[in-house]
Amino acid sequence: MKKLPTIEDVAKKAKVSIATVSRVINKKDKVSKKTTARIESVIEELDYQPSFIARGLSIRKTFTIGVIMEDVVNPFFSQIVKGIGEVLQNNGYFMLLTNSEFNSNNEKKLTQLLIKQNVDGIIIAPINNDSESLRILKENEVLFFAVNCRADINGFDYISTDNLLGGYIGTKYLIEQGYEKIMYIRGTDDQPSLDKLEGFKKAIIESGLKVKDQIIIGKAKTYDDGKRIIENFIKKNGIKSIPEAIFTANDHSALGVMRVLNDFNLRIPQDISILGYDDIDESGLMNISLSTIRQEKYKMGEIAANELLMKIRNKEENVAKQILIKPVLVIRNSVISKK
Amino acid sequence: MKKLPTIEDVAKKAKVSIATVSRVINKKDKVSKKTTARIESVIEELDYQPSFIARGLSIRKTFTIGVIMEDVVNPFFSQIVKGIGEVLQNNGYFMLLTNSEFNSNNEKKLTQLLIKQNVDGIIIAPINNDSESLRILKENEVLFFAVNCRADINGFDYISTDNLLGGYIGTKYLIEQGYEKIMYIRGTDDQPSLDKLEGFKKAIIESGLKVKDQIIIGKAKTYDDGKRIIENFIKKNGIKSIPEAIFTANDHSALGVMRVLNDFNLRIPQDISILGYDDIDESGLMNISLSTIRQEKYKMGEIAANELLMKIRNKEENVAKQILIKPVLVIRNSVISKK
DNA sequence: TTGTACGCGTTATCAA
DNA sequence: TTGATAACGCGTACAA
Repeated sequence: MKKLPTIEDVAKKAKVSIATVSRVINKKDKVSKKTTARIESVIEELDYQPSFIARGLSIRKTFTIGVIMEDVVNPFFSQIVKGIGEVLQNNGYFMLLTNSEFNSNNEKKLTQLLIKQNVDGIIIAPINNDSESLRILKENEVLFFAVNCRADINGFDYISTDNLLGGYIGTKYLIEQGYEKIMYIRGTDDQPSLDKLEGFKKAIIESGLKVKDQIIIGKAKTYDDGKRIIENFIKKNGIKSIPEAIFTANDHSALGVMRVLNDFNLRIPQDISILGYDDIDESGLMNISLSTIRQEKYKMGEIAANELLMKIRNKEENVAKQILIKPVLVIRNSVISKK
Repeated sequence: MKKLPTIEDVAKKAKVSIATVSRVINKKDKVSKKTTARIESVIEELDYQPSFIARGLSIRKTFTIGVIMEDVVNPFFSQIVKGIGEVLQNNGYFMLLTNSEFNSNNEKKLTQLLIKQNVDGIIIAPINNDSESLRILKENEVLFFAVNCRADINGFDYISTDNLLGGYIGTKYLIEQGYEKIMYIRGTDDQPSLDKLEGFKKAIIESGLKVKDQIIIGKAKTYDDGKRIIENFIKKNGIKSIPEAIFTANDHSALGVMRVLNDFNLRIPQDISILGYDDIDESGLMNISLSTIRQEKYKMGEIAANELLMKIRNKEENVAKQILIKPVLVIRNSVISKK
């Protein structure tokens, strides 16, 4: 690795002090036009680039934001990452991307590492609401913003889809299509999943149906989870005990379920209607495209990054900013009206 | 942001010099058990974490690797990123992830920024072989490793799929199934795409067929590209002029093509066989699952990261390491034998 | 075994 | 308008 020219090299060559060089770089104090020109030409000549980390040490800012995601490959999260990355890049910030792999221990270690790394702020998709990472961030007074996480109690900033509403409108939609018995394939125990389930129940009750008449199984997060869970259900209860409508807590599991149903020669939506959640890109691709509840993933990333940068810039201690985005029902062709 | 305790705080509280504290942290020189214990307890007590950037300035290492990808959301790249990220994380390195968005100008700026940021090395998926970024990296003697890029001439280290072979075996396979007229939907002008096309031509010629009898169109990179290109072709030449076999340079376009064929009531594979390239997760999901050429994306990321770390650690100037991974034909059910 | 003091590359404060 | 020089937080020769 070649040693990069330093501010001192520039200063020597331009026959000025490093202070003066620093001034022309930061365009703050006045430097005579003559010397400015001379210094600038030397900078050009040496292809001098000020070192960010040296500057960081001096002004206590690294222009780096740590990002902790649960799984980058998952399109849901990678869309969020893209939104974050674009905003940061456009604002001259770096993104230090890390992966918690849905593991709380990793998550904790990563937040500590990022703090050691002196990031200017952190965007985190927390595994759960009472995650220790969140506590550490609060304790160290690190500026952070949470994504895909709703926790009004703790009073930290977050952005998330209104998943209670999402679960609700999805279920309502199925009921309106004439279904009275629905299989709900639930997600894990994180707040978004719990909210969706809550929304499901709310819609059921509100429509005069009974929760106990519905089939709630899970917990599914991936394509394989979806496959496994529905396969087990069929093995245990027989293919006929699957109701005519299935609502899953995420598109990935829905795709897995569809695959199994297809193998059993059940047609979608003629035999069984299926509704997903998330609206990942893949849901709309195939011949049977998945109706689903859309989450604004990219937008969540964008907003999280923008809000965090605002916090960093205006140091004012403002009240907690808690943002819920309304989900939207996307009707494709995996659900058919029963009426 | 709370001010974190420094090594000096620890030193004062433990009534030793900062040098001694530094020693127990880095476990190098000998420190008496007594003082070691005392210092460690103070560290614990203050929850002291050495600042990476201060250390970085001192030892000229940031334990940070810059990564320049073309598009993080694209599953092909996000798998690579995951491979890279995991290796780096396990080795105590950070990943500074950036997105060139297939734009050479961005790419150039990003490499300069990463250099300014004093990264210890860079992993780049270059947009093309004679990219200026590559020149800059060479010039500044930055340690780097390229992914998804083959360029024997310039003599830099890279890992890529042997795409010439991939294009070849895919085409061979279709020919073996009895197809003599194949539509090849090509990728862009980057080296991988050119190699695939070369492989396609090689197989055609080797089989006694003629390249001019085949239909080569493109350039496709995305799902929408695939849709658009096949739609335009149909509009221009009529649906009947589509040959019975299509080979696409990537799975995304294949999915787009499949979607259009489906809308025209053409069945896959009964009416038209289709072969993809990449083997992204989505290809195997649906009822008609895509036969394809597999690229080891995750593995490429892993290897690139490992090799780069080796270069960083053993400073020896070793010869260029140029790695080609053999692609594998994955047979699912989108191609049918004509015989 | 421990401490002093310098260097890493900047910014910022004060004098000149 | 410019220049010394002290931070910033850490590692490390060298001295003690």
